[in-house]
Amino acid sequence: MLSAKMEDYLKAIYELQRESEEPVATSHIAELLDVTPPTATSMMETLADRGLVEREKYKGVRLTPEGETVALEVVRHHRLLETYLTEELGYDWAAVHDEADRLEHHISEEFERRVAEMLDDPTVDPHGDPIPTDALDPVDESSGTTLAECAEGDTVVVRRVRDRDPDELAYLDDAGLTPGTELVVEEVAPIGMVTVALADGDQSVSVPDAVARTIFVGTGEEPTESASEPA
Amino acid sequence: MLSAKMEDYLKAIYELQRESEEPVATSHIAELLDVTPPTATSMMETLADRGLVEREKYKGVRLTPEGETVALEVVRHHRLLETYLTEELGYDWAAVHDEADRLEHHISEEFERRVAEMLDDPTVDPHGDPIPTDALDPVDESSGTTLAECAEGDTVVVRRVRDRDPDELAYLDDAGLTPGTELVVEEVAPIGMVTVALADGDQSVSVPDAVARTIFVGTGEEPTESASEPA
DNA sequence: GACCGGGATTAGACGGATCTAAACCTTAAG
DNA sequence: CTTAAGGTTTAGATCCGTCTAATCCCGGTC
Repeated sequence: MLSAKMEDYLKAIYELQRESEEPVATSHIAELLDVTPPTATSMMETLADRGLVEREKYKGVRLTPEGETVALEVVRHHRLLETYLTEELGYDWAAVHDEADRLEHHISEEFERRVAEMLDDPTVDPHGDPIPTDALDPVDESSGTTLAECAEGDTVVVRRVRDRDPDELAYLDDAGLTPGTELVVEEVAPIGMVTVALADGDQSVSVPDAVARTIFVGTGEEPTESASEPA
Repeated sequence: MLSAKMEDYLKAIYELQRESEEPVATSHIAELLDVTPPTATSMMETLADRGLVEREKYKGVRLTPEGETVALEVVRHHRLLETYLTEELGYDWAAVHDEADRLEHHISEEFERRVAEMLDDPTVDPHGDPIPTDALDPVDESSGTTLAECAEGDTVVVRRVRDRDPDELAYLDDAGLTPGTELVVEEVAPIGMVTVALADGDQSVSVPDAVARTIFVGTGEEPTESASEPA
């Protein structure tokens, strides 16, 4: 049986290996999970022994198909929980992450099923992250362009917010920069700041590049499904 | 910080020390938690060191007030979760126990608060067990008489079902022997069997003494609050 | 008042997850 | 080609929760 810790490591690798084909560095895993590198190394040995990751010493690891399936299951739990907590229990958009991080390891298949059913099989969570299907098919985690790449005058829709800092999320929520929001890029300042105007508000909001890089945007089509607007 | 395991032990002691003033035997704790006696002994040392139990070697343990508070918190989580799973997620009356047993250790205070609020601060869970208040005041866990003590002709109301076996619970649920049900004792057979007629049904049901001893009953007054009828 | 049976505890070990300190690759710079 | 830097792994230790085997206490029996 897989421990909650192992699931955490697999999820971390999943998060880190997106986009690039490169092996994931031990130190990045260690940093993400807030453990020391030797700890991560030893866990990588364990996971490799179990066939959940492919490991090349001194290089890093990649999830095997089995490892990816486990990661997808955990990610499905996490994103379903985030959606559930937001929609049914009235959690703040910004506050769901920690709760989901703990519960994701402890819910049964039945719980997962009932929650999914109650939410009508959502495909996206409140942050705009795609929710893996019940079949755990690989998910396209690439999200196109970010707000940091936009030019002045662009009109875009927020698709996904990958920031995880609760305070920053609370600020963005308050400002209205949540998935589904349409906005116009007003200014791209050379000091590393982007200012946008909300299409359905009269406010304009400025965000530093670091945050703008976590906000993925698209054009009009393909609206964010399910996941109704957070309080 | 307290581990989930420690919480399990404290809850087990809580369950075992009800009624009697006697210290709780190591072997009983071990049996309830399905570990060997030495394991329980060593955990009792740990808990005693932390001031959560009072221990007398070769005699057993009792919860200290601090230990009882922790136990009550866990019990509150457990019973709130059972109620929530039944009422909001459509779980079967019989199936909630295992899920609650895992989740009880991993929900935040905020989760507890929101669930309690959503359920309108229930005072009893679906099995008729009292839910400790938010203030964690000691709870009266004594439940009066059981069906096994009734005489033929008695008319009683089911108050609480302390059976925990999912199959048995499912059967009782199906038969209608759930908290709130009014019934008449038809026969007390000398072979260790009680037969009752459901007041609002046309069926009569027989249960062996072992099960009858887990079904607590009362007379008309003081109806089971909250916890609407399970599906 | 000695003995015996049964439950309780001690002794010793193990696997999981973590740490620090030391040794080790890899790589890029000189 | 040599070497220094930086990340990676090995070595060795700790703590938790658990086990088995052996020893120990307690209460009742003769």
